[in-house]
Amino acid sequence: MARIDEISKNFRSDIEEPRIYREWEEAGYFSPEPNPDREPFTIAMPPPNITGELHMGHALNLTMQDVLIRWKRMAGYETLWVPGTDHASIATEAKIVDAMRSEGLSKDDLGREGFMERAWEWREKYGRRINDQIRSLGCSCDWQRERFTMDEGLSAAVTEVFVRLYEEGLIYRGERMVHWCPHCYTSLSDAEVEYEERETSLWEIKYPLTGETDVFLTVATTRPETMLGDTALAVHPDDERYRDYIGRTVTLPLVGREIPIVADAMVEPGFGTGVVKITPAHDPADFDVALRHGLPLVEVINDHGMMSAAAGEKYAGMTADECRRAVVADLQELALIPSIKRYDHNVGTCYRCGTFIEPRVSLQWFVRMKEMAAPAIEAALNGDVKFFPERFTKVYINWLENIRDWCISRQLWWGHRIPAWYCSDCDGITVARETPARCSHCGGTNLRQDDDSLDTWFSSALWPFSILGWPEETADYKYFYPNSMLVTGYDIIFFWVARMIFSGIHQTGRVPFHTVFFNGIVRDDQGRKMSKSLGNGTEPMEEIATYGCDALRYSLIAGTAPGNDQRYLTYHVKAGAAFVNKIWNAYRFIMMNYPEDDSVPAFAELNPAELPETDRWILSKLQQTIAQVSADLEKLETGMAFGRVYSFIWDLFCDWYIEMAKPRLRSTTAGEREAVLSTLCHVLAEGLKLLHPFMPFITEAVYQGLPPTEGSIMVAAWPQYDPSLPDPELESDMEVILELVGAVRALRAEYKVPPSREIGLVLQADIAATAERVSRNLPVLTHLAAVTELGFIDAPEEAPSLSATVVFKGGTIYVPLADLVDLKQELERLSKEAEQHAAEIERLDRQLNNPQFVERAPAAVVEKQRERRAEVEKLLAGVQSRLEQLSE
RNA sequence: GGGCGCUUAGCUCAGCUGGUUAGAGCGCAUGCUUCACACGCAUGAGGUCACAGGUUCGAGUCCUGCAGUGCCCA
Repeated sequence: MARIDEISKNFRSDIEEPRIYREWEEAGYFSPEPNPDREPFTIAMPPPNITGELHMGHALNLTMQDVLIRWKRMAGYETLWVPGTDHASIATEAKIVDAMRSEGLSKDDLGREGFMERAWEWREKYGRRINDQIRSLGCSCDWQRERFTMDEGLSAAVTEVFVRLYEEGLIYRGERMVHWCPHCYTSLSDAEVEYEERETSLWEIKYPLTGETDVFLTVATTRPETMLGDTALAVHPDDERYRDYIGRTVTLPLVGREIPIVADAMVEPGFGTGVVKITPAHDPADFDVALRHGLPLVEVINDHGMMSAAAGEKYAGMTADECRRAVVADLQELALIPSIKRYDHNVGTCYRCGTFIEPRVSLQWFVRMKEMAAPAIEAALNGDVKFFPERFTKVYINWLENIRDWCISRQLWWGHRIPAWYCSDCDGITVARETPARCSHCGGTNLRQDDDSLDTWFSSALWPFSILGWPEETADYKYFYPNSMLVTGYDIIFFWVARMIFSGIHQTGRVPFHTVFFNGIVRDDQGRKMSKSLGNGTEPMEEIATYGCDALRYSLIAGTAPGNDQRYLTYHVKAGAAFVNKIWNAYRFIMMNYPEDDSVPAFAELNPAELPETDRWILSKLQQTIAQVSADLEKLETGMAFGRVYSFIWDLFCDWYIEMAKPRLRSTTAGEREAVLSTLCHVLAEGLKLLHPFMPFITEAVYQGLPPTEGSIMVAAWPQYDPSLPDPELESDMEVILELVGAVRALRAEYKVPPSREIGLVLQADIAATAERVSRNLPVLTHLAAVTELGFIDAPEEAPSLSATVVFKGGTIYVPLADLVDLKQELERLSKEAEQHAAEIERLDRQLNNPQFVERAPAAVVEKQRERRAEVEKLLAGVQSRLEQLSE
């Protein structure tokens, strides 16, 4: 029994978790090999940005993936989980520029090359940090296949796709209206704009009709400063009020330009005055109107968000905001602003920096979307890609159905540079995989590469296959593609999920993954989204340092449903830590009792049929648990699967089985002690296997410490449900013992009998087998309920006169407590019980006397209610007879 | 304006295809230093499952409506 000296009283997660992780990684358990004899199971990790640290959302997302990967690995799949990081062009460049600014440096000071050098240094530093954090979370991903979106291979994939799409006519360069972030100084895609409700004003401006005095058309606008760039007014063609003005012109106030009045169906006659100003260079809808009517573009706001020369001498150089005030003041001076109203409207902001988006016409690269969206929609409709929870399918389809061309060029340096070269001799564009020596049009050599880089999401859209070596037909690609599953947050359906699906289908001819499993958002304790600016986030790394990784994972899995948002609450992590402690101490307990010699038989050598019924009971429960946990995992019901293991280990194994086993551990009968130890070890080891995907570290630590186990639990075989092992009849028989213990404990509480006081029990069993069973399990009763003496009677009349009585499933027990039981109290207690039974019988009768129920409900349900009625009837009869007896 | 969630014990949440006497964790009450664990054990209190209709032999679970609340899209 010396082993216990080596086992500390608590599990030291801070020391043990990193040690165990190192062992796994060094043993190579994370790295699969293509193996035709096994089925692959592949997940591509959503690559975290290299901008900073992992937040709680990452912790949840990574935990879910690890649960699935570990389970599949144990279940015999060749599992590959590819980790990696994303270069996050806008976000990272902004961070680097910020860091440079604190040194007084700008991008131009360093130049493109110097800047890229710095950026790569950043990637090294933060990439490594992120990886360490992923390790702290226990993730069993294959570090040998780690990828970064700007790796050579992945960059080659990006170029390949760009060139192919260009050659197919699906990528084009054109002058279009784009979202422009004046702060990040780049164009953005539609998905990268977030709309916020803002309180602003609605200004009405009067435009004098040319050639008339005192005839005006009045427009309503939220952006008066853009009037400097107006090139038309528009009215609805059917609007009687303005029909006569169509085709005439107004003179633009402050500018003096004569602009036409056009008719366009896009105008809502009911909004404002029914006349709208058209500023094609600064509004997407106006741009379309201008295209339809051949109107000129006047760009009055430049790419820094400042007024340009075209705005006129007076306003040029102002910020848009300053200009707004100036224009309004000037118009008021001319009495051209009849009203200003309060108004709420949606303004677009940059998803990275929050700056107001400036809609702007500029020359950018686009992906034509219609053609690629169609098969991606089809894949979701026909089930090639399935979403869990299913409701997100609609969100996905709806987005793709309304998609517009994707602006992919960014005015940034950090990213994949666009593989397009411009010829200064013929103005031709050469798009190529390698730097071209000559222009593909005129053969000239004066080529200059496009300065811009590609949207980060253009490269992450290729992630599921680019990480496997595509476009090369590598062994990994052939074996592991398509991925089995994608696990990610529902908040990036548009950015990422949809783009991966259409890119995968277009480039590889197959969907990139078969299942998309969405996880929710982790919120703070008040249900608010965690954010840096609010400072309400909880750092996963700090939680791990305090409570351990397993405890953190517990808090993210226990009691949650897939796809639902959840709150992060400290007491959940504490509950996780308590569970770890519980397991550790169950293990300590076994080891305290474990002999140093080899006298404990291997579990396989025991004959299950000869084991005591307590052992067969827990083995039967174990089988049930195996079946349920496996079924829940198949359905991706991770929270439920976890709940079942949890309750098996804590409630059934620790609270019941270990306690029931204790008497036998003190047995002096040859072999009894050893046999029960063998079962204890076996059941715990099996339970640990079921728990391992959720809480990898404590399970590994204990598994390795248990004498009969060998090797690492993470490569142990997932427990197989054996339909021959569960024994429902035995479980039901054992209920008698559990119920009896419970009844005695409750009586003790009721009558304030100290748990330590030993009591006797008189049993009147319904059948002889029950009496035998109780008798056989007297040591268990003694240990669990301090019952030291058992008497048996055949009829109620023989019952001890003054005693507490419990009628239970197997019969009636009498606890003679002459000094403690008060007759009146006992009568009250029994009457209350009788009432409850009677009420239930009434309820059951109502149901069973209903011919419709008996006729239409499934036979099994009816039978069940009948049995229940008979049982309650018996209980009631027992209680009533005792009541009568005591009343005499 | 359109779409999607959520509303179940004091708090945070489970409850998957309708069939229990509605569960868990935390909290609460009472008792227990029982030789694994007080990060523990035992016993117990606490819910007309937001509301109103409907379908059904039977509804927390399905349908319709309504209220509150949150998110997404326009």
